Amino acid sequence: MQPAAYLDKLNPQQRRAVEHGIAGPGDVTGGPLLVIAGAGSGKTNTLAHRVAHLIVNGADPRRIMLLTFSRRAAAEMTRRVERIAAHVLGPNAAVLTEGLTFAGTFHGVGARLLRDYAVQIGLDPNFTIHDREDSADLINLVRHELGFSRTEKRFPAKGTLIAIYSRAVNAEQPLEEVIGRAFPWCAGWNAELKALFAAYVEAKQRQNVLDYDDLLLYWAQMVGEPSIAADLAGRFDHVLIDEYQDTNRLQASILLGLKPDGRGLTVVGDDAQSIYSFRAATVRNILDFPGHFSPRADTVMLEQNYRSSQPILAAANAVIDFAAERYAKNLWSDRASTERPILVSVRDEIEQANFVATRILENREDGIALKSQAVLFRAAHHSGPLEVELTRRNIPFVKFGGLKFLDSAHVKDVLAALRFVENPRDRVAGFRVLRLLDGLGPATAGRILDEVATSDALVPALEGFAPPARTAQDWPAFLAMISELKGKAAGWPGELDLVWQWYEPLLERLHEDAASRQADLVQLAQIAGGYASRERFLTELTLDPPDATSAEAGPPHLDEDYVILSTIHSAKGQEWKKVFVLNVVDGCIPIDLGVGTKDEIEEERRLLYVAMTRAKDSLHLMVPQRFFTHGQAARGDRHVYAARTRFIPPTILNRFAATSWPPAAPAEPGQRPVDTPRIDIGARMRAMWK
DNA sequence: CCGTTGGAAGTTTTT
DNA sequence: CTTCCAACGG
Repeated sequence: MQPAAYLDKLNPQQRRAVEHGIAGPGDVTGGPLLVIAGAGSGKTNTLAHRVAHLIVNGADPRRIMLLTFSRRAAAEMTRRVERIAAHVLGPNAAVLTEGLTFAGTFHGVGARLLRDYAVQIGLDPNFTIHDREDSADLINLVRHELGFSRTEKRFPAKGTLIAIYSRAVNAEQPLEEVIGRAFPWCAGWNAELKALFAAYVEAKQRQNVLDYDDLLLYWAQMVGEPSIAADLAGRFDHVLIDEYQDTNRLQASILLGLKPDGRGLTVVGDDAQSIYSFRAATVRNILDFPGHFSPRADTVMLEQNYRSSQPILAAANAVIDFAAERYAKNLWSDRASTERPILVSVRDEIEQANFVATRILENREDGIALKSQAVLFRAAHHSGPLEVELTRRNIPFVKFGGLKFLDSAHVKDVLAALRFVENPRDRVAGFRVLRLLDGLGPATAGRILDEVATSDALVPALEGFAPPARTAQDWPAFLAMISELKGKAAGWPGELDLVWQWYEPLLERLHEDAASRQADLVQLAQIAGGYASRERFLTELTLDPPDATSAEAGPPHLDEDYVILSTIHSAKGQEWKKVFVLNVVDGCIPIDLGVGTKDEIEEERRLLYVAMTRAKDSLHLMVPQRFFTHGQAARGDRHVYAARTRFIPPTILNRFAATSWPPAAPAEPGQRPVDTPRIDIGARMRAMWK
């Protein structure tokens, strides 16, 4: 048998990363390793090879923890590991890689471990998990209870409150520091915020709910608790983390707690692509990683880019060269091309949409599938005009990032009913369901939930409650639905049908556009079928919500071709042949809200870098001369004149080609073409009404 | 105590 | 454009 033929395809640096600490069969637990993997340098492939190589050399897959940024990334990784391992191990490989059960996101793996250890740490294993909006709703409830909604000066809104709380937890920073650095406009509320967060934590515990941050926080606490830590750390010989540049201090604490001496620990990332500081991610994690250990962790740099053509890479490098602090590396590519990235000047966002749609169709005529083309943007709403244009031209697309269909009211209603049955102490879910009933407001809902909380059986508590007169009509159906769910006779996903039958009449009463909302619920039912139980469904859906919304109702068919629209954040780790980046202007990149501090600007620069390095063959950076802002109570909707992003200063313009669109009129400057036909537009408009 | 209504303020990126 | 809040009528 060739000992490791699959390693021959790797370049020397990749090979070093794969083989680090693996001396041979049975001897696989070397010291800590940091892999700095530049954009497009075969990072996923290298990590997958490393995992496969570990398994081939005798590591037990059940004792490998593989932490990725999204479940999609975890699935892709597992698939590749299996393929590589199959070359060496044959059919046994599938069995082995199925043992790779601790592959997933930090939050997903955390949730699994917490259910395993729940009893030991005083947690009811039936806990439900709050997503960001649920957390905000709960903190809002607490805010009202404490009377902070009636303060003389306006108290921060729920979204801000949960953001402050979350940042303090994830950055492991004291509240004062968080407010001072990241939320200076909330200074002066320190005492109130402290009281509020204390009450919020108590409320979560009473209700047996965990928020995203708790999944990490409890895990970190377990790792810090000697009696559990030994058992927990002893379960894993290898811990590998992808996208390490986007982890925060709390996550780093967990890792260092699991593997204090760094043996068996591998982290992979690229400091130049750190774009999640708003989630308290800190580039210091990756910059400081080697120094946490003695001797220091070994570092391997992957600098050959296999993705982008040389001119695209040169331009991206020029942009990131201005970055203040980073691991010096110089990405290179041997994919020669004469096509530089193109700066496209257009009049406004309408023309921008026009240009992009036109080019996408031309590309498709040249044989480039829609799926090989992507349009990237800074904020989800930037793609609005383009979505209109694509729809008008019947170009199918799928959008990643921004609002998820899970955030829509009707989907949340249905999920809340399920969650209420799963965990009757969950007040956010309970409130949501109860208030759907006619004549049942916050006060009554509160009283019902109090009653439910003090009794230990949900159905008897509800049956014992006399609903107000106006609610009498809705009450029996609600009660029947809840008891049937509790009875468990329906099974999964039959339970969802029960909720659906109950909810349908309400939907029509509550929403004008019931029909289009029903489509979402059909989709929800399809998703539900993929899970084994109500608990799995609720947990997985919260931790890994489906992230695409498409123009068509229902999930896109796999064989259908569609263009990708994505926020730059959601484009992480992906690549396309043709990439268009919208609104490459100051105010969008960097976004005008993000120009506060130097660090924020640096992050916006990295965002542009990430966007540019997604492109393999061609890259268009769109520069509308003006763009539209709406809202802004003071001024109303208006156009803002924009300038090319500050991240592409004149000194590096030679890395780009430039064009404007539509092509300039042939007329002499300052002179109107003489034979322009005269058109009486006014007459046409009058004629429209005749 | 519920539900509606009108005015006012806020709007990035996501597990 | 949307969400939040206070005020009011039933």
